[in-house]
Amino acid sequence: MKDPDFFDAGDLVAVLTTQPLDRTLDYKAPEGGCWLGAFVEVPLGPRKVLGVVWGRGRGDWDIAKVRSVNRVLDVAPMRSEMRSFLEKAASYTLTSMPAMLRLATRAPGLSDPPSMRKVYRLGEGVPDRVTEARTRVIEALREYGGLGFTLKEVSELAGVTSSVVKGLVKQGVVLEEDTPRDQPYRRMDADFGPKELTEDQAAAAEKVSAGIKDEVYGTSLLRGVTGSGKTEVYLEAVAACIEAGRQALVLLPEIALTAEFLTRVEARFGAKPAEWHSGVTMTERRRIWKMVGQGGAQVVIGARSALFLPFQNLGLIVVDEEHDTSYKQDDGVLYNARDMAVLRASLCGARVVLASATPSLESWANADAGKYERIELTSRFGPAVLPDMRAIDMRVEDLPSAQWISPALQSAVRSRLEKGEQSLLFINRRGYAPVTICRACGHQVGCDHCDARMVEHRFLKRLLCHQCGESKPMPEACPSCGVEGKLAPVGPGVERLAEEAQAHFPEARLAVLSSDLFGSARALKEGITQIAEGGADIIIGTQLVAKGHNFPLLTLVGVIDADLGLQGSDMRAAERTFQLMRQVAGRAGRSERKGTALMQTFQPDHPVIRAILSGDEEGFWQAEADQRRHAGVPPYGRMAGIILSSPDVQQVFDIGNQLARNNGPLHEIGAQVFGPAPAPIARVRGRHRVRLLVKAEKSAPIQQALAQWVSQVKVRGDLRLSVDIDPQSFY
DNA sequence: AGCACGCCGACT
DNA sequence: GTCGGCGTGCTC
Repeated sequence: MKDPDFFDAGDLVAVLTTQPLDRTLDYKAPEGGCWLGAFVEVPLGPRKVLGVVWGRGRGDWDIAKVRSVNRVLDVAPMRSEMRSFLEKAASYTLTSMPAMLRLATRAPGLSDPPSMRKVYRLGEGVPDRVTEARTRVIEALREYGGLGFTLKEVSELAGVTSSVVKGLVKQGVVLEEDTPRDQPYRRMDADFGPKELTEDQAAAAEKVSAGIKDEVYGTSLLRGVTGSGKTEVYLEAVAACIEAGRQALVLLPEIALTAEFLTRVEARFGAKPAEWHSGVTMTERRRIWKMVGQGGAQVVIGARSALFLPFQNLGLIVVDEEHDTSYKQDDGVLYNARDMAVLRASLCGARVVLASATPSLESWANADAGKYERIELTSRFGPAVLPDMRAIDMRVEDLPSAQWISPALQSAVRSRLEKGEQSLLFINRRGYAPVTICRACGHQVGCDHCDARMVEHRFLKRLLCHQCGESKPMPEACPSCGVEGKLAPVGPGVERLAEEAQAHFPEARLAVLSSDLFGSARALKEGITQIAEGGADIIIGTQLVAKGHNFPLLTLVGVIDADLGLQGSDMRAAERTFQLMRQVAGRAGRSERKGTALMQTFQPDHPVIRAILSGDEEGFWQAEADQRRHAGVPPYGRMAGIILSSPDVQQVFDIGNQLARNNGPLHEIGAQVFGPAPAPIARVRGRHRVRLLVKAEKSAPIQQALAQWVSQVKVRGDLRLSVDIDPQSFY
């Protein structure tokens, strides 16, 4: 019987291309036929484009005009589960299929034949004359040369010039061979460096590994306070994957964390995993993409986009720090990596581990509803205990203006200094001061391209826009009224806080930990290691420190402004503040010494602050959940945002209003439309942005309605429209 | 996404 | 007359 997944030469096939056409195109299968899912090169107009054989031809095109597939590419075909993953993800996020395919083919040179290189290994021949240099080459190859070396490697290893090696090749002593440039990753051994697990961890590890061998989908929400050993637990699931011959993917929210994590994985499994994020070279990207596709990579550590790699037998996806907001971002397609991980796993019988000390309310609710298995890690690994947490009531602290470290916090820092312990002062604002104001006219220096205010970075002697990255030298005179010497900083940033701390403690060694003060991920890692080893007495840090670095000497965390993030009408503000505070507080006392966390607040009675201090997490989630259920917002209702942008303000508001008036498709499913209103950042890089919000019941078919609704505006010229399903923040 | 096509204003 | 602006439409 004929294989329904194979097309003979000349058969009509439907090909999905990376070109933004909203349907597949028909082509004739090439000489030798092709498989369903095959990556192909097809002619499109005057060009050759990348495509995937998506199914049988539609047959609705003049057969005389149908062209033939140029060739089938030398890469593993796309599996059917990957095809349905892309289709489901596309219809969920309202993204075109070509855009999804582009996400799934983000590696260079896929159309090129496998790149080869010459390697050298020991042959059978005997040299005519034995010299010292020749002996060294032969010895080196005999000892290490099993897989073969490049010419450069051999000559360096033996300490000879390449001509010595070439001479040996001529005599057949050394063999010169062509091998593909993209080599498999080193095999990992599940039993290489096992960690001793506590009883708690062992039980969790067993649950988290369940189903991996049997290819059964399941999601676990792995909750554990900082230092409880979440990583050890999910590495056991990775081990189960390696053992079962399946592949594992670990997603991390921050590239800065991968270096530290890679070393841990290597210590556990004896080899470095593949590393996928925006910082890796093009060559490495291609190697990973191809190796993942043919099973030459067992474990991938990566950023969100690694979800779209062509895994052949994916058994596990770990989403570390699953609450992190950077999992939802726009990189061509707006998707939430946490949700897509669950979708992908459910299609290929893989396990998902969502790990966090402070889960997102969405995941908490899913676990509460029984959709996810809930795993708690309570006991801490080692002797460390949770920090002692207290509020500093800023209403009663006597603090001069332009100072932010209260006397109570100062004395706590001083006592750590005397004992030789570290303190961390946390403030979630980069730069010197968030606002620069003119004392003569009251003008606030803003960005020319956005509606954001410029932030002074004294270290760089410049003003920076945190929105678009625009920067300019610190002006002498006010750009509005021209008066000189009247520009003044308002409010604190890390740099200013460091200045204040240095004034209070002139003898202390200070370290400022802010993402913009390190040139590279490596520099950042080195900086962090040095600090962790005791290279500083006081650490001043932004959000960066809340992301899982270990500082054994740290015993005090001071949160400068615990109220930041509580204000505003962002419904996730409370949740985010709660998570951040718990994370930062978790920094203190990770090793033997007991830690203290002090939070400066003007609202010590606010429910969020109280929940953090009392440690009643369950109470906090329950209260938040009730509030959201009542308001009918996620995760108990559905929301979507529409962002219209254009250099023309009038145009965006006109189109926005037109959409708001003609809301028929949404009205039919009982959804409400709000707006148009200026988007949270109303202008970015000279483009005006307007937002509409749609709110519907949980069960409403919101995607179809949105697609129909949005299709009434013709997106042309400078106008852009994007749909954001499940927006992270809304006003 | 590219790229050709074509319809209108400014110039040699 | 003709060059070139970019809005519109097509690609199997």
